[in-house]
Amino acid sequence: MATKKKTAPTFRQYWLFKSEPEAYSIADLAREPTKRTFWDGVRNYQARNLLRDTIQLGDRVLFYHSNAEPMAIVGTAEVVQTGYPDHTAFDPHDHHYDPKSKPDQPTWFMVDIKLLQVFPKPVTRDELKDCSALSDMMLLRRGARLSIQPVTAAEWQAVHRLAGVKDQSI
DNA sequence: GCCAACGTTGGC
DNA sequence: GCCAACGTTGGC
Repeated sequence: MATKKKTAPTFRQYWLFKSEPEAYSIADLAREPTKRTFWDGVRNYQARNLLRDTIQLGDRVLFYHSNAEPMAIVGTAEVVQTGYPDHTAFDPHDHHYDPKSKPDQPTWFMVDIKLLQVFPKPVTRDELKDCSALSDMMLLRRGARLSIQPVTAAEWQAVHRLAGVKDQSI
């Protein structure tokens, strides 16, 4: 009787998602009854491609507050639903409405994430900049505006060291 | 508030 | 297909 065992993903990727906390903060995510949310409103093709094609179930996410005081990585999340059409693009009343995107041929995609942990203290941009292990981080490069960015495993771990917390993704 | 770095749009 | 004009992002 051979029911196939679900195998844990052998290869996990790490990402950084940016959000302006005024629009949606990690506190908002923590307030969700299910601690889940859909990551809507991404309107950039490069980021869209990552959401639609690349980001996998179980991938880990650094949650970054942009345009904020302080600018900081404020916690982590897990991908719990892979890419599917971003329905906010279909709604004329939504701020992210895009008439070019149709339900039968959607332009924009999103994933669902679930909170892993809120860092007890945000890791500020200045702290990230001071960390030699993060010198190549995309976030810190000039003009790196991409709102969905790949993060290396080493960077993921370095951020956890700076936050002074255990990696909840293990 | 400024502005550099992009990305998009549209005339040609 | 080029590129100037324009809009947006987001750090400073």
